Amino acid sequence: MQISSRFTIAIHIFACIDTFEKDYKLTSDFLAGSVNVNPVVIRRILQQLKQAGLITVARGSGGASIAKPLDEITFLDVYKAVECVSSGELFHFHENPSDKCPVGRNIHKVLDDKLDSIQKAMEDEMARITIADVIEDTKKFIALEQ
Amino acid sequence: MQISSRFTIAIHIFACIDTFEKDYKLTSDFLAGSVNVNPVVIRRILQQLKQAGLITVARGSGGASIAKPLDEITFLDVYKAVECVSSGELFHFHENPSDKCPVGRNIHKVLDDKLDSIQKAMEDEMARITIADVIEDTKKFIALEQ
DNA sequence: AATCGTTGTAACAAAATGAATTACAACAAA
DNA sequence: TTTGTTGTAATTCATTTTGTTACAACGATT
Repeated sequence: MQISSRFTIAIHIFACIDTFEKDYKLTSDFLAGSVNVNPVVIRRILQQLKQAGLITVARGSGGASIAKPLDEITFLDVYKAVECVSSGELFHFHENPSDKCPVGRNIHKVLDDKLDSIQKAMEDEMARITIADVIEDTKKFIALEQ
Repeated sequence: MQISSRFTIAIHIFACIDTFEKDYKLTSDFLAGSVNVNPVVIRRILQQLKQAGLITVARGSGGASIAKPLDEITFLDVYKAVECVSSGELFHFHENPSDKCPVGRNIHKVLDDKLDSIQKAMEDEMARITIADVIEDTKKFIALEQ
C-alpha cells in the first residue's frame, strides 16, 4: 500500500506558502486551487502540520505561514505530522501467528529488528531532505519557465 | 498507510517451509495454521511468490517448496512479489496539481527525485536482508526455547 | 477409472482507510 | 454587525485489504 497523498500535498503546501506569501493570503481555498483538492482536505492537513509545530494558521482572519526555518523542517517531520498510523509502524504485521507453532511463536522476534532497520533506512533518508531543498528547486524550475 | 501484511506473511511462509519441509507437506492448510489466516489468503500469496520464481507449488498432490538458495532471496524480491501497487511507487502523489499555478505546474519535477531517493533507501536496505538471515534467526530462537 | 486431498481462482462480503463534500459554529478583523 | 475564514463533525463514495464460500482442475494413489 502506498503512503497517503497527504504527504505530497503537505510538501506542496510548504512550496506554495513560501512562493506566494509576499503577494497573497494563504487561505485553504487558495491552496486548494493549486493542489486541486477540496479545501477541507487542505484544512485537515494544515491542522496536522500546525499540531506538529511546523506552521501557524490564523483563525478568523485566515492564512497559513511557516513556523520554522526552512532548513529545519525535514521530510521526516512532515511525514510524521501527516501519517495517521497510530503506532508509527511502516509494516503491517499479521495479527495472530499461532503460538502452537514454533515458527509462529518466534516470527515476531525474528522479524522485528529487520523491519525496524528497513523503516529506519527510509526515515534516515527522509530526515536528510528539507523544505529548503524543495524551495530551492521550486524556484529553479519556475525560473526555467520564464 | 502501512505495507500490507502479505509481506510479513510471505516471510513467515518461507520460515515455515524451511523449518518443516523434512517432516510435513507444506499445504496451504498447514501454513494457514501457523500464520493463523484463511488458507485462501495463503494460496494467493503462494501464487504471487510462484510467479516471481521464488517458490514452486505442487498442484494436485499439494505442497510448497523454495525454488532458490535462501541467500539469493532478498526481502526486496518478496516485497516486489506481493505488493500489488501497479507502478511500484511508494508514494501516492496527488493526482492533478493545477497547471495554472507555477507551483502546481512544477511540483512533480521538484519532488520526483526526492521521493525516488527515499524509496531507493528503503529498497536498498530490503535488498540487503535475505531469507537466509530469517532462517538463521528462526533456528536460533527456536533453539533458545528448548 | 474412481477416489481423495489439494491447488487455483472466482465471487462476494466485511472491514479499514482515504478522499470528497456539505454544513455550520467559532473566530478575528474591518 | 458584517465578512471571510478556520475548525470540525457528519456523510458519502471509492479503493484496498482481508476473510470466506464454493468449486473446477489437477495429480497421485488405490
